[in-house]
Amino acid sequence: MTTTRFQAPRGTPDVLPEMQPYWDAVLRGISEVTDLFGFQRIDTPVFEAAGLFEKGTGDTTDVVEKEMYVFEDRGGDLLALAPEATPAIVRAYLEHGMGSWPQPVRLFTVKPMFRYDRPQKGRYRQFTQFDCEVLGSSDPLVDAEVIQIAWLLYANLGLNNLELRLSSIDDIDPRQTYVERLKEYFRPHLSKLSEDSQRRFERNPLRLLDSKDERDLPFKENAPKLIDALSPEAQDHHELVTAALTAAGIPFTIDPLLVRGLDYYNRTVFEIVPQEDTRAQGSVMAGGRYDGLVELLGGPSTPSTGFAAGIERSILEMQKNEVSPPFAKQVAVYVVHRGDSVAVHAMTLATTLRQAGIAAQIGESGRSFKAQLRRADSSGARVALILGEDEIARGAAMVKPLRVDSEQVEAPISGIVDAVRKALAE
RNA sequence: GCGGGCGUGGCGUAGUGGUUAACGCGUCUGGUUGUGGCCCAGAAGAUCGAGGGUUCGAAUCCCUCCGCUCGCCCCA
Repeated sequence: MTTTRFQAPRGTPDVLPEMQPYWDAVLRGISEVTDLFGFQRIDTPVFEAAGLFEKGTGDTTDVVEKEMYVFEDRGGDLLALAPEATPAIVRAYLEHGMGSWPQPVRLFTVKPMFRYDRPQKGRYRQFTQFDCEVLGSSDPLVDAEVIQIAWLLYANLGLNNLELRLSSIDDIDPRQTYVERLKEYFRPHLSKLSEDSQRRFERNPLRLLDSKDERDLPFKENAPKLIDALSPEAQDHHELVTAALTAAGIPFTIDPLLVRGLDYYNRTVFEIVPQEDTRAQGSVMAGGRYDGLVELLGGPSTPSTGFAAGIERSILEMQKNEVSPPFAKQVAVYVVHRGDSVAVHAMTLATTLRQAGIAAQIGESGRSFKAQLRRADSSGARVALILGEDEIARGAAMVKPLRVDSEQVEAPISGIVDAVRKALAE
C-alpha cells in the first residue's frame, strides 16, 4: 500500500506558475535584444554525440570529465546531454554549411543544459542558458557587440548593479610560453600552496591565478600577469575591444586573474558578476573568443566569439534586487453557470469570447453560484458572466463587473462580446 | 568529490520524553429560494523524511540511511 512518491531529480527545480512572470520577462527581454542586434535563433538538440563535447569543450575540463551526463542509447550510440551550447552550435554551423552564408553568422539559442554537479544556490543539474554566438569574424568589435547584448538585456531587466570583468588570455601558442613562465614563478613555492593549487599546477596552471584560498593569495600578488605579456596581435585586439566598449558606454574592469574553465577560449574573455558578490558561482554570464573551435571540430578556420548567460541566475538577481516582473496573467472573464442544460451554453459562450480574443474560464457546474463566484473573484477575472436557466430562457446572460463598483447588467447572448468588452473597459 | 545547517498537513510555524500533535494562511462546504470580496460556522487534510534502537511511554534521546539547503571545488 505504501507507494513511494516521486520527486523531481536532484538539482532539477520545477518552475512553478508564480515564477513564470520572471521567465516571461527574461525571455521577452532576450527576444528584444537579439532582434535589435540582428541575431537569429537556432535550436539544437538537447543531446548530442558525446564526442562533440569531449573534443569541443575539452575532455580534461571538469565540465566534460566529471559533470557530463553520458549515456548509451538503445542503438549503442554514445550520447551526452548538452552541458553547454557552443560546440553544438558550431556543429550545426558546419553541418548546414553556414560557412557559405554571409559572414559573420549571428546566432542565439535558449535551452536547457545539464551538468552533474552538486546543486546549490544558483547551480542546478538542469539549467537554462541564453547563448549568443558570432561565427566567422575576428573583429574585436564583435567581441564588444556580444557583451553589449548581454549588458543591454540586464539593463532592460532592471539589473544595474552588475560588473563586467574583462581580460585577454592571448592566443594558444603564445600563451604556452607564458604558462611556462607562470610555472617557473610558482614552482619554488609549490609546497606552500593549497592542495587544490598544487593539483592545478600540473593540470591547468592558469587556474592558479583564480584561487580563492588564503594560502595562495600572497603568491598570486606578484605572479606574472598574462595580460601584461600579450602577443602584439592579441594586445591590439584587446585595446580595440576596450575602446569599443567605452564607445558603447559600457563600464568594465580589467581582471588579469580572469580565467575561463573551457579549453577553447583565446584572446577576449569576460564575465558579468553581481557587484560585491564573493560567491564562487556568482557569475551570471560569461564568454569569450574561440578562434580555434570550428577548425578543431573539422571545419575551416573560423574565428568566433560568444557568451552564455544563466537564466536561473539572472532571475535570482532580479529577486535579490527586488525587480518585480509584470503581473501574472489572468483570465478576463469567468463564466459562472448552473444546471445541466446550461452547461453547453456556458461552453459556447466561453468559445465565442475566446474567438474574440477574450480570455475566459468556465466554472464548475456542480458548484453553487456562491462557490463559483468565490472562484471567479480569486481567479482575478475582471468580469463574471452568470448563466442560469432563467437567463437561457431569455436568451441572455448577466454581466457582473468584479473589480469596479457598478451593477451587473443583463445582456443578450447574441451581443455578449460587445457587452463584455464594455464591462472590461470600465 | 569535501564540509556545515535543516527535515512536523499544500505553505509558514508551535510543540524538546507523558492523554485523540496545536495555530495561521490556503482548500472545500454552509450562513434559506440563483451572486464574489469582509465576517461567521463547519469539514477535509500529518504514517511528525525513512528504518532501527533506548524507554512503561518518542515528533522530542541515540544510530543509520534518504532528501533539502548553504559553502568549497567547478561553472551559467
